[in-house]
Amino acid sequence: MIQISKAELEIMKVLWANDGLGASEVHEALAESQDWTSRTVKTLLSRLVDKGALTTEQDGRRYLYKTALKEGDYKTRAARQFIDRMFSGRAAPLIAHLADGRGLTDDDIADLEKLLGELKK
Amino acid sequence: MIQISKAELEIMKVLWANDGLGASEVHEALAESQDWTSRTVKTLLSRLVDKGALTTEQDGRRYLYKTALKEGDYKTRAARQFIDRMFSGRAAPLIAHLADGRGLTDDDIADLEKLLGELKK
DNA sequence: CTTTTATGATTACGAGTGTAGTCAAATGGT
DNA sequence: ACCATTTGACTACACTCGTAATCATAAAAG
Repeated sequence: MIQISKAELEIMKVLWANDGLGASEVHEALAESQDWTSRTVKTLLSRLVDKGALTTEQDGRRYLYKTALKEGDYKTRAARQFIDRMFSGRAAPLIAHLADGRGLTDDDIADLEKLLGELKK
Repeated sequence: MIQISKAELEIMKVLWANDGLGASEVHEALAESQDWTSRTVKTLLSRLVDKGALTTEQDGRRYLYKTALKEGDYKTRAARQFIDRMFSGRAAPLIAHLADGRGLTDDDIADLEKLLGELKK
């Protein structure tokens, strides 16, 4: 079960959006959201390769990083883990909590309704 | 923003269910689910007091531990944080992911429907 | 009263994380 | 041909976490 830390997740997001970048391109993609040096980005990339979340492909002098862990798989697993830990595995209490904290917009509620309509089919 | 680790959360759960216990009672309450020594439990309790999630109240030679951080507040915040980090703040994609991974039972779907009905009012 | 036990305080220690520095090889500009 | 830059490999270091051990003290038990 590959565990991905908060900082590592930011790297994964970049590569899920645009797979097969070099280290400096990843760094650049994060320039606005994260104030990391290129070394930090490279450390995180290496750790993700070690963990098996990324693979590398030689491209001349550098590597291209490609996602081995797929976004949907990871997010589904993470959501499940979170709900198990926090809400004993039930999704409804989670939504109820969000609603309480005004964490649900009208748009969210509309989206959820639509989704439930499809799920019932 | 009080951060609570996985092991610490188990302690909080015990005290949310039954506030104001002594260290050995917390240890006992966890005996079945966690294979921790009483020292480990006491370390976790101390850390939670340091973080401000618990307060202590002298009871003779020992402390009674009481929750300062309320369950609903914490869970609402944790849910919000998780969804922000993972799903850019939208709840619907989270539910969609759970559905994909067959993480939603029919009961869950029924619960959600009921909840949405109430939210729309 | 003395020995055991429960309790809180303090300390420990390895793994994981955030954040980077150093080093060496390869490449590109001049 | 040489120097600056890029890149990956290796190393660093403080902080959190999981998991506990040690120590001092107070209380309970004999």
